[in-house]
Amino acid sequence: MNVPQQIAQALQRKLQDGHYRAGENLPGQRELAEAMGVSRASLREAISMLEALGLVKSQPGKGVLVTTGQVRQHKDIPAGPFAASPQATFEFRMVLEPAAAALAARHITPEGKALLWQIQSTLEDALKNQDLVAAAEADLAFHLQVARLSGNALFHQVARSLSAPIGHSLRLPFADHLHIWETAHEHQVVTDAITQGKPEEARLGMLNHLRNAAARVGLQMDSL
Amino acid sequence: MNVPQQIAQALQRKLQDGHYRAGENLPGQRELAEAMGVSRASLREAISMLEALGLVKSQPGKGVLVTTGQVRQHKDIPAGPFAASPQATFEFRMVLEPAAAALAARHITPEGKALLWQIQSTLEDALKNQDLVAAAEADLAFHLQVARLSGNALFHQVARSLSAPIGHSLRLPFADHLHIWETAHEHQVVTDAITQGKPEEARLGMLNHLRNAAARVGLQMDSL
DNA sequence: CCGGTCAGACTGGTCTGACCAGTGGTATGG
DNA sequence: CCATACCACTGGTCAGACCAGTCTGACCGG
Repeated sequence: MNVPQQIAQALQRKLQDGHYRAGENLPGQRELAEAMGVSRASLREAISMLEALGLVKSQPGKGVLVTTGQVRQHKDIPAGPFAASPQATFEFRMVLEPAAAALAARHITPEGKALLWQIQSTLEDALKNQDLVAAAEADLAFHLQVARLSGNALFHQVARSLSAPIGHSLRLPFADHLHIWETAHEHQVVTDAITQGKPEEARLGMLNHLRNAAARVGLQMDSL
Repeated sequence: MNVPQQIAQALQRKLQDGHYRAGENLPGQRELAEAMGVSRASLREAISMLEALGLVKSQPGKGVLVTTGQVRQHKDIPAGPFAASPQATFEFRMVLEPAAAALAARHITPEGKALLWQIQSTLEDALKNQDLVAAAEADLAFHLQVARLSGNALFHQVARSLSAPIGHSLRLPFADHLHIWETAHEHQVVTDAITQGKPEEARLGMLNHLRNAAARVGLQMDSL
């Protein structure tokens, strides 16, 4: 293999390892070339390739900027004053979670079923004991688990980063003693659909659950 | 713009014009460099970029072969996203972005229309000039702008955090000069739907675009 | 003490000229 | 007629030079 290609691969590996991180600069070309035991011309060819692929960006007089290399670690979405509105949160969840539920139903495993059932029983126990904090936790765990069972890391990742605002919007509905069992029933519908491998039912069940959950905190969500 | 990038563009134009055809060799590097008025080092950087994009293949002792442009698997320089597979990325985008487009169509403003049109014209200019890097940037900008115009900060935030893998999946399809205009046409459809306030058309247009974009990088996405 | 200025040490960008290692055509000798 | 040696190509790589921006820090005047 050509020297520039080898260098390009080596650099990609370092980008992947996090050895060089997005936003940082690579070492100077002269220094880097010497460190890797190649001429600057070859190093430059390697950098040109990486630039054509959009991994780095060369800036005259400044350096070679690492533009990417991995999914940016997005900070958790804040639940404080700058939080997204409950409206926006539900709007977003009503897009994401029904799809995740449908995906989960497509390739559910025995292990996945067990996890869902376990969460469901935890939720029901909490409700029986009037333990609203534990119930809210189980509710959140359910949504995270569905995202995880989608089999797509991105759903899980985004759901995790949303857990703060989700948790916030979860606590309120449980305050209403009249409806605390509705959540469990709706979860049950989704869990059944997923464990029985019925994507469309899972999608609709989750959509319905989110719509109702929004209603329980006083939000009327338009159909999307 | 850098000399190697200019040269790379000029060569791409000649490739598209049929000035150099698949299966043929480019003129010798020394001859070509002199003909284009640059040093061989710069010419070589340009060729490295084209090779990273899969347009040509350098063969020591023989010459620089013009490839068909249809070859998808670049094993030499794996350009694959690092964290999420292309499959997962498109799966996720096909959930998120059609919804964002529909939302954007619901409350589009004159400013929003202007932004979308501007991005569209930037993309078309880039394609006319064979500036694939600029085209990929405009493509990314389009998707980010649609997420922003959804009016829901969460869509925008998540789209931004995905820009790295999205950017990856954008760059390669542009290497295929047979299909570069398809992207612009599909964007046009979505832009029209959004600016005319037609949510359902916007959703379908975006879904169609993503499905085609996936196909252009060799992925067949099941309907979700 | 503060603020502007200028020199110098960086950065990447480009070019030149050289040499190496394969490839392929061609002329030469058997 | 064929095999071989040669040579003119090809791309691959390197070292070194110079240019043009950018940033930093020392310096000087207010």
